[in-house]
Amino acid sequence: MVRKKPTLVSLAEAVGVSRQTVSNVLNNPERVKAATRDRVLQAIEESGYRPSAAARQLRTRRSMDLGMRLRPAAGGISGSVLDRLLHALTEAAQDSGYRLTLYSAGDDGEEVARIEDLLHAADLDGFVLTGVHSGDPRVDWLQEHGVPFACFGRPANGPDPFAVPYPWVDVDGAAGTAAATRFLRDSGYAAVGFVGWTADSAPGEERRDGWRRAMSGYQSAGELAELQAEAEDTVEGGAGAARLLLERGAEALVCASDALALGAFAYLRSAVPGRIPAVVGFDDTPVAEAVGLSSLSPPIARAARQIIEVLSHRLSGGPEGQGPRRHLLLEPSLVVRTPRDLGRPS
Amino acid sequence: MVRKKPTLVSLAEAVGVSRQTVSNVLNNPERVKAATRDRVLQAIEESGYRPSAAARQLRTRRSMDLGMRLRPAAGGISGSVLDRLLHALTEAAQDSGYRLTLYSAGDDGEEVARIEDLLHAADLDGFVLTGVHSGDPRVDWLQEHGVPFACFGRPANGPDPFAVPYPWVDVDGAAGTAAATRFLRDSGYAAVGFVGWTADSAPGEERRDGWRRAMSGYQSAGELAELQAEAEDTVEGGAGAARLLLERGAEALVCASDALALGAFAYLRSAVPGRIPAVVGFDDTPVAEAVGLSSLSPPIARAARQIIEVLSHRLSGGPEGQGPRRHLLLEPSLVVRTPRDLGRPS
DNA sequence: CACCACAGTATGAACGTTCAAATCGGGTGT
DNA sequence: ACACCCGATTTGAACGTTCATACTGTGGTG
Repeated sequence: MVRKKPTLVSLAEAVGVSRQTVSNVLNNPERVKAATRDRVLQAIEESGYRPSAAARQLRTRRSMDLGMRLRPAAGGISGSVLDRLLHALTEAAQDSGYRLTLYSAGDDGEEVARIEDLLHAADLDGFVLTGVHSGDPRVDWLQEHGVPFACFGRPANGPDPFAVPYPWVDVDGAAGTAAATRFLRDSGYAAVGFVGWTADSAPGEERRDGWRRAMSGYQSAGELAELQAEAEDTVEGGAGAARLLLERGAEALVCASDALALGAFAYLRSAVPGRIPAVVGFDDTPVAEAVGLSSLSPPIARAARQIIEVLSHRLSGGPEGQGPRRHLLLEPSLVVRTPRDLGRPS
Repeated sequence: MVRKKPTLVSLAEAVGVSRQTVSNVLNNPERVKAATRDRVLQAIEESGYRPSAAARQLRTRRSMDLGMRLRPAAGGISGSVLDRLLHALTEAAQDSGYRLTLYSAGDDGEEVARIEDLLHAADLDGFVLTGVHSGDPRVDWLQEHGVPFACFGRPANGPDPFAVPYPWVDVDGAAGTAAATRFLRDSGYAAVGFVGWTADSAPGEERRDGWRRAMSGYQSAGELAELQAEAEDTVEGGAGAARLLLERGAEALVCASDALALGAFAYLRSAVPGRIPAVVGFDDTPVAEAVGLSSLSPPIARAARQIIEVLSHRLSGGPEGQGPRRHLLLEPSLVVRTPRDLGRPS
């Protein structure tokens, strides 16, 4: 039974040194003589002492705490990517001695207000931003106020993402779809089609480009135009697009999302009873795993580690020039699955 | 441009009162005269003052911060329930002035260590526990040390959950499956079957019981035994069970999870081409929405609010007798969907 | 032998808040 | 007129840490 929380002072007089020496053992071990250090360390061990984050924070104005907004209703089939990022970030942050604090906000403006709050009240050290777009008020505010942050996702709709001064990590959609396309071709399908989104988004365009590039050596531009379709990001959208592309001669499909892929998959299964549909989705959501759908898995854990590394380097005042790369594009890996056999009518 | 962070003292001399008066305006408004209060409030407004959480925490030993473990890889199709809880908790906590801090841990023992850490170092005020079972080391430790906590999910495998002294909120699985069963019967299906899990878990048993109870008036015990099947919690498991139950005469199915339901759904669709399968899943995961599968939606937002309420009441030293209920069982709501038409072979 | 450099350790002050107790002005009751 | 009380406000101290500085003693140097 612990009687009282030990503090620097109580520890110090127990060992017979001053509080500053104990503090140094923790923060600047090289300054203290080895013998003293060992005695102090042992006392720390025995007493189960933990430095008070509040006191430390009050003095240093640093909280070792990072903030991240939790998007309202991640919703849909693909929202889970952000949830997975959250998991990975929690672990990565913890490993680096940081904690992760969540907040919610309705829109970007609200988020700025919330960030300002947390910065003033809780001294958060940095922030992780998602869904950054060009002209984003959050980026402007954070830059202007010199607050460290890192983004998951390149800034969309702007000029060259590699030119921006702030750090980001992103998934290379083009590399993903290109890899999937090559895989399908290597598996013997000559006419690989692509199912994309109607709404033109940066990730969407990019994913299409990857497919187009991988196919361009084998098909004419005209043929390629025939081999792609656009649909809303739903299961039935995918099914509709699959029907269209099947009529046009597509033998296998790369899709911009798992939702589309699921629809395409289900349609092909019923349309071509004999054969196992060759479909690849994107994001490797739980559904893909459940159904046995091949998909492109974004390296979330790696991305999270990078984000923490960048922030951590910046926060510990690392040299400007060195440190982890400011802009990192990660290739998703293709997860190949054999579709589950759901049985046939008896 | 803000020159310097305002503090109690700087504000106080700006207004011409003492720091304690400003503090009282914030914490005990009734102690200060209305006129003074207004002047202070205005100054606070203008300066954008925010009390320093660190200083407050140092003095009061309260952080207004709640902890929750993020399960390693929620994985599978149903992991999302905890993610949704996290979202809802973040909002509920924020509304009550609390913040949410995440941590990860490999197992319950590790979590205890982590909790001890956070308690000593960061003065977390309370914790949200998930997946509590009888003889849970976390519960023992927290109770012994008088740390406030609330559980999502009843303690499983123990005696009467309503007898435990600590608070929990849970989803009434039986009520859910019973409602789904009644709905299917009211829709004209006489023989409603049930697909459960092989592994016997408390929630699994409960969900089965709800179905059994709802059916018991219409079928003999023997017939009921024929109308249920057990399978692993996968899509193909659901498909296999559906085939079995279809042979035995089931006309509609209530399933213990969305994964099972998805399998059953897919099987029935291909086995009985003409008709739209009547299947209900559980947990209303994103897949269910994507595919257009009816499912039982757990009232996550309500649960989150309850958890925060209970903790908040306990933390603000509310009267022991009163306050929100310690044990709350919430009924899921049935979300009825019309399955998407994925098209037929042309 | 006096002086200086230096490693190692100790001391005072400050971070911004709240608790506990003290102070200040008016009324009121006798 | 005096003691008394009460609402409103102020003052001193403390929470546990780190920064900046001051203090030791030891050994080398002129």
